[in-house]
Amino acid sequence: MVRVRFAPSPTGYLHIGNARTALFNWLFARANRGSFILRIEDTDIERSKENYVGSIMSDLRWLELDWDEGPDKGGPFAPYRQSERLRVYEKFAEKLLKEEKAYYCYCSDEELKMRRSAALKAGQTPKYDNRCRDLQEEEIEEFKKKKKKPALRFKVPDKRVIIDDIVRGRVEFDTSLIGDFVIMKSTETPSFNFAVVCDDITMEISHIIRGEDHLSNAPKHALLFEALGFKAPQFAHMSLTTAPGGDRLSKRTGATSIAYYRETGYLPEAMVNYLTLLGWSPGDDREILSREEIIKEFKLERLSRSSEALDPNKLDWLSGIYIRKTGLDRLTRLCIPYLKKAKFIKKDAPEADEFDKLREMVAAVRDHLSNISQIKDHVDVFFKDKFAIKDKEAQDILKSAASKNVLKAFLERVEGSNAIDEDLFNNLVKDIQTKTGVKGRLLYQPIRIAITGRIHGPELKLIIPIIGKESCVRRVKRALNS
RNA sequence: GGCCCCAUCGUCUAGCCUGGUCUAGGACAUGAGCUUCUCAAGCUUAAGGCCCGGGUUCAAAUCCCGGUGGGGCUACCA
Repeated sequence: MVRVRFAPSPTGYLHIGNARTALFNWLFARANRGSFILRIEDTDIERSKENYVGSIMSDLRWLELDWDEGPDKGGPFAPYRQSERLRVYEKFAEKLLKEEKAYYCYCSDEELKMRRSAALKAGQTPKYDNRCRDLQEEEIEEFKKKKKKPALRFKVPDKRVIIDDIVRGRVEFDTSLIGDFVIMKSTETPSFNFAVVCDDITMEISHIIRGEDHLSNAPKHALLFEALGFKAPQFAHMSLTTAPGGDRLSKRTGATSIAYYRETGYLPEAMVNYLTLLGWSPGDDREILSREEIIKEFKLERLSRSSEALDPNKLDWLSGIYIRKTGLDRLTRLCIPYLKKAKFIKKDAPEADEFDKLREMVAAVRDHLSNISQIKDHVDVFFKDKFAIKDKEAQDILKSAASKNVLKAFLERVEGSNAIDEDLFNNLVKDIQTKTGVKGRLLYQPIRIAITGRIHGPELKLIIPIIGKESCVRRVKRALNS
């Protein structure tokens, strides 16, 4: 039975790297009919914040990475927050202590820090010197009198640890390089390395899929699994994702958080597709893959071993494809918040005919979008009747005699007709052509500029029917009089 | 510093395990062209890469060794 977990610490927003870890865990679970578990690693009380728990969960939901067990929905191994699992860690700690696989350490923070920097200065590997491992009774009594709160350290056995990693292959570590590490802090909370192992044991995790930054921790974990009498799960350490320049992903820079992409209006399915392509490929040339296809093809063995940089260009490309592919109704609904924010519309839920009109607008400009927030930059021509033509080239074009003739002919035809639709517009263009002898760009451009104020934009036959007869007349008159 | 991981176009990758079919394939971005208005989209096309040095072999992107570069870890952070 495959059981995997995503275990974020709520110390910040979900960023791209973590989202990718969650995604690959989820994919592996779904591909193997296993369970995907969400566990909150909040033992660092200082840095953990409740609102981050909420934002991480809502980002996961947005990406549609549903979990089978988690803090909000419970499950057979509840609770799923480390802060609520202290009893578990205490029990395992007691066990190790009783079996003399762990011991109390009375060294203070300052002492540890001093020894550390001294070792560093002397060019030696800084590691705990295990000095409390064989403390005499009297010494312990002495410390107790001083009321020093001890930390519990794990006795690291001297051996070679072999990690058989699904993506890295066989990796060997020599434990002589690892000092006895803390498993329970003097605050009586578990260290990260200990909590992870206790939880993975009790939650019966079968595969640990996480970032490569944990590869060096893996031997510690393997040692703990063994000491506690359990077989370690399968490890799969995935390569790390970097920011576009190759720099480390920071929780501080905005463009790396899932929330940023959500707010900017990337479609979740585009995001999932893009993230999947980061360090994974189906083995052929396919790049546009549905969730179902990805699940079908997903193999941990195909994860790339080298780290990968985020490429905003490629995301935009993919995102544009999904925007063009999605249903117009859905796309329009998704555009509404942005249109409202830009004050083009007033209501969150427009009436049917307003919605229909919006849908036409969206249809006219959707080819231009690589994310939904960009909608506001393309629809202003539909809403703004009055505008100043600032572009010098556009001004010059309007000034020419040919342009004026075109516009006059256009005005005449429009005023004499009913509402303009696409067919009418096409006929109208033909008429102007025969009447004025102007054709091609010389004909279209003045109309475009008069009506939109710009030299570029979507096809006129699409936008003019949306703008409507009345507004077109006003706009052209204004252009002729300027 | 020590330990560990990684190394194919600018970027994401296929190929590597099981050497030959690789004069290294695809995608994004870039340049050019096409598309009876422009832009966008779409289509066509060009340029661009096996980190370096040894070795093994008839043959190496692929196997081995060394170097270089990048990254991670080295906490009573997670």
